[in-house]
Amino acid sequence: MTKDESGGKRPTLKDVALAAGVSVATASYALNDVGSVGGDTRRHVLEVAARLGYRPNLSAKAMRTGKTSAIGLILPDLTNPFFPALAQNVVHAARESAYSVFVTDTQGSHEAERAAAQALIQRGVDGLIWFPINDEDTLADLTGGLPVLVLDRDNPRHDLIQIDVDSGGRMAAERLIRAGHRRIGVISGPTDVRSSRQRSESSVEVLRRHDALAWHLHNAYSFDLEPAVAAAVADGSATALCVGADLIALGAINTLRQRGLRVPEDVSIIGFDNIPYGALAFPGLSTINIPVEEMGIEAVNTLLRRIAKPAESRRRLVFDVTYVERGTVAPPPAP
Amino acid sequence: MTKDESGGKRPTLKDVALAAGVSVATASYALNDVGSVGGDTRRHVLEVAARLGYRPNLSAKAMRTGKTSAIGLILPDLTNPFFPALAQNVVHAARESAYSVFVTDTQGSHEAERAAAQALIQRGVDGLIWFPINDEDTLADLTGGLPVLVLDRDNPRHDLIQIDVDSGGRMAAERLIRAGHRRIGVISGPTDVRSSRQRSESSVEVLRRHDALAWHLHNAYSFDLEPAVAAAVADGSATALCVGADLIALGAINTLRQRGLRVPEDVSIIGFDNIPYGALAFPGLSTINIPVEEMGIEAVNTLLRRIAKPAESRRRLVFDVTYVERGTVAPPPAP
DNA sequence: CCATTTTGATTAAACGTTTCATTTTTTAGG
DNA sequence: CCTAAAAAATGAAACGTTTAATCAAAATGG
Repeated sequence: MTKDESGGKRPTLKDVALAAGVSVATASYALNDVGSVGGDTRRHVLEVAARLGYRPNLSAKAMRTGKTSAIGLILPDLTNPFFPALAQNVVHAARESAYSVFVTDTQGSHEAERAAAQALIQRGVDGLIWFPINDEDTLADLTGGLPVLVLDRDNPRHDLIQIDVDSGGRMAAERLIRAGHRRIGVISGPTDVRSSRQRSESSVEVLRRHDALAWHLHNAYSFDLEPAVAAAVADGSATALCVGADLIALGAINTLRQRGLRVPEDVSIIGFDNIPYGALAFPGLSTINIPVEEMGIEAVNTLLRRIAKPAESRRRLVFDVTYVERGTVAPPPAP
Repeated sequence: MTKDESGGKRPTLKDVALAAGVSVATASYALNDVGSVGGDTRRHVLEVAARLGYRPNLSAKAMRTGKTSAIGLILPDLTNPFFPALAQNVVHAARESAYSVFVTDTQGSHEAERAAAQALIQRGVDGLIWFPINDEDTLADLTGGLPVLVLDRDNPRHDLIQIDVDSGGRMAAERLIRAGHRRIGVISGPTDVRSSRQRSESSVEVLRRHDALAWHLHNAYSFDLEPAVAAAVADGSATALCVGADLIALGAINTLRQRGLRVPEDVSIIGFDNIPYGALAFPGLSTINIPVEEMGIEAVNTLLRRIAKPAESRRRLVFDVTYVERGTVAPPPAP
């Protein structure tokens, strides 16, 4: 009457076949719903398998078929609050299709990134969802023919999921202009990332056109501002900031507050990413929202599709961003 | 001269053996550094393997040995900022030992938790690091004899890594008393989690002893306060809050600000967890720090040790917490 | 009712390792 | 030198699947 009829060990396909009085082959066929097996036997095998609590050994299956139904997710930095939401949705979407996800965090090191990819490939993952730390195309030679979906970066050989950063950068700049600002500073992420450059470039372009660009600086994706950036932020040279990442924007707010400046009364700020912290800050950070949930889901969908049909032509998905107004934008202070 | 000598396919152990002029058995022994193989042959095999770029097929190895050198990490909610740091350290520590990590996020659903565990077990993970959503012991019957390390929860059968929550709860309460508060509210997490109950109970005990307990309420682990909690927080019945989780504490700060109350001038707050947001809030959230990095590392260490020696006696590690003073504690406002 | 096709079930090989049992070679001892 | 023991190398089985190649039985058609 217990679920476990044999002596403690996990039942194997052979056990099922034996118990059902049938060959291993038919058992396999029945369980996988392929080949020609009679309706009665099929039902019987299924029933027996269920009774024994049979679960196929995925290692064995993997060796035979070459498919592990596992994918790898390579992220630059899990502690950057942008990524957990992505990871969460990837994991869930994958589970819907009975895939499991190896997650790695490369700490922004190319070294670690290479190692992670190697390890996952050796593990035999069926595909990779990869958010590279920058555009450097170290991937292609590693991955061989393995299906890879690249997130947010540019890459000539793989499926891509990107966001319409140009439009985001423009929205932010225009909103600040519309609020009346004429001395606007731009902080963007590292220069070796194209999507990061683009975010700021489109902002800069708009600001130039309105002759409203105070300065343009770069900062790592982090709360901590580099000294030069912190100085520029707080020296009054700009009445508004157009920042390429919420993380940096929150850092900027912090710096401003520490120097006794108020947001948004003295300085307005718009971020980018819409990380959860932003909503919680006081006042809430106005920012550009990236539909990270959908991106995660769509990432696994396109990856799985590619795994199924390796020959299909390359896909590139671009997601729209939206401006979300909260509390960090106001007119410039009266001079 | 290229790395790939054969026709595109990944080289197998047989290929290595062939190229080295030796049997597969010796090749295997040489590469795994076991059995008795001559120094010269060993070196030669290694050299050939390197030249061919041989990587063992882990699925095959897994099937033969029953070990996958993969572990599973089961977390309640990746978007709770407490967990990414943990996950990061688990992943890294695992990689040090050539283990990969399947990450799952159970969204606080027992259903999903069960499913995740099942899936991972079927995958043949060598062990599980499990942060259960509450104390309910649904695990044991699922996991069978599989090595499991339980985080922060109580569990009679598995290795445990916990934190000294009592002392944390006490520290927080005492700090507020010392600041002069006599009407202190306590907000703790869900009641079905022992560690959560404990956090608050030890606070409550201290406060009772000083006759300084205003009220004691519960809230989900989330930024959003339930109406009753929000009301209590803002109705002036307490001049200080002792909160069982930073997430909730930040939510409380938010609520207070929206009602026009200042932190810490009107209300002091101490959180618990030391999530990254806390440092960034303004003023910085005073809180109880949990050494989450060490916990992550120690979790994989103890798990791997258990995997190696299943019979060793059960281990229970308790980590100390520390109070970190930032800006949310001040004397109560003059009446 | 026999020849043919269709359906249902089976046998056995294969996937890439590890490892036991065995054989071959070398070394040591007398 | 011969024998015994130790060291090095090998053949083959096994792990749990899938699947191609067969085979047997049942259904079909003339």
